Amino acid sequence: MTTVLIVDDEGPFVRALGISLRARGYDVETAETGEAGLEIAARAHPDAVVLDLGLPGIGGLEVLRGLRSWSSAPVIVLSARHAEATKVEALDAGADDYITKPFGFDELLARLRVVLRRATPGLDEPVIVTSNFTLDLRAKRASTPTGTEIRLTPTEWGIVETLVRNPGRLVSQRQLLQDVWGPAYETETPYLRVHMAAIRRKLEPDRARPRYFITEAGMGYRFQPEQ
Amino acid sequence: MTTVLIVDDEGPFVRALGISLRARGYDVETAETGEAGLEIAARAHPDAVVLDLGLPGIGGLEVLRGLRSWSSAPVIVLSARHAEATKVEALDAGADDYITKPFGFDELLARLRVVLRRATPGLDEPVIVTSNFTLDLRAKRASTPTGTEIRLTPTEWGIVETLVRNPGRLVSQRQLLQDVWGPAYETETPYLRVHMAAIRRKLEPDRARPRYFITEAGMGYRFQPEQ
DNA sequence: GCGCCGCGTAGAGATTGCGTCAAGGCCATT
DNA sequence: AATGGCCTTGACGCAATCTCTACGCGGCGC
Repeated sequence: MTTVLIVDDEGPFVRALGISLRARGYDVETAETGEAGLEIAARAHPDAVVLDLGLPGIGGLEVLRGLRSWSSAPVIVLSARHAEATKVEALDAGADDYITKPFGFDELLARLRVVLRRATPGLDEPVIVTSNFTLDLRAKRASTPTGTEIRLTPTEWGIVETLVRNPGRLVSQRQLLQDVWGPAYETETPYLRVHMAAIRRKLEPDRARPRYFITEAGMGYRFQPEQ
Repeated sequence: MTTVLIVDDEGPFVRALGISLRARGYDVETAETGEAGLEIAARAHPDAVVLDLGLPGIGGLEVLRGLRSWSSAPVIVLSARHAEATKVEALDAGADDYITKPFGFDELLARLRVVLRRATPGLDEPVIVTSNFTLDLRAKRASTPTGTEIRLTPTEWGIVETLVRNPGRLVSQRQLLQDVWGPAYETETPYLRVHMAAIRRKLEPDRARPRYFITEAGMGYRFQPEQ
């Protein structure tokens, strides 16, 4: 399920957009101030954010920067301001798109699809095959080579996905905790240890000698594709 | 070097944009028809494409679809048409952005930076290759030329990274200690000696005669790239 | 030639980090 | 109200890593 966070202080607009998104199968969270937006983002880790630049209190740009300090989720900025310098500033601050009001919902939805398909790499090739298991990221299905299903819990999927989306690369414990649990859990390394053990029990042929999910002591974990 | 392909039939515009891009360090290829665009894309493998929708001959959308059949390079579509349905069509056909004319160069350049940073993350993280080892800083991975993995501990990575990020330059012991251990450890030069020995054991062909990690007595260490 | 200084090496001990297990709590489902 | 799945949390043993010390070597100045 894809979660979209809308941060905007115009109630009617937010409600209308929310309905549109939900009708298309997205999960929607909303916030009417920048502070609330950052808070909800930290709790719900949305897959994309629609952010109004003209917010009361802390401005849209601050929200964008706050978000970018830990999240790489795509952000679409909405604004009534047409000035080129403003656009460039927002885009360089980490926004993925900048749409000026007024605009059509269909365009916004299309642009949302664009940033979502770019932000989740490996979605075009979402099946990972090793000689011990097969992962279908899109279907969220794991199975043995013979086809028997392996059940992974939501947390285990979260960890496996971020590791598998960075094949061969080291993923720091910090990033794993941020991706799966949210920025407030950066230091909860014990969680990671427990769940890594569970993942290995299910996916490694010999959990004492991991072959796919490698520990790098003091740094993080690495998914090692076959060959 | 980042290569941008411009497909547009308005000569003066193409020339002006080309100059702007080259001035910013991009490599630029241009094509005035869709057919030529596809041909050049296949030959040059651009990192991004700026594509005019209103082309003579085969249309911009065809070019986009042709491109997407084999390439995932980001495409920014330019068009005079404001109709929402046209935008949605292009975006769903694989475009990463859709800009309506007239527009400012600064905005186009900013949007180009956006799609490039999404499409090629970590473009700036270098890979260091010598005839004795390979270092991939982004993946935090060291290996022999034959592909065997070399394991470096967190401290060793810290030292190697600061040395390798200053190729050929002397890095003082003080700076190394500060970077890796923190400012309170400025005087703990014995640590450095011990860990440099470990690094050489793993990365130098003959640790008695260091070739890559050179000691400058009384001053510091230097990473000597090959050649 | 002699002594000093800085460096490389080795190894023991301390520390940190990791894997494992099991108990307890929360939530949804029945 | 009871069950089962899942996540959190703490305790423990083990492995990896770092710290710290001792020693030997070589260059340099005297």
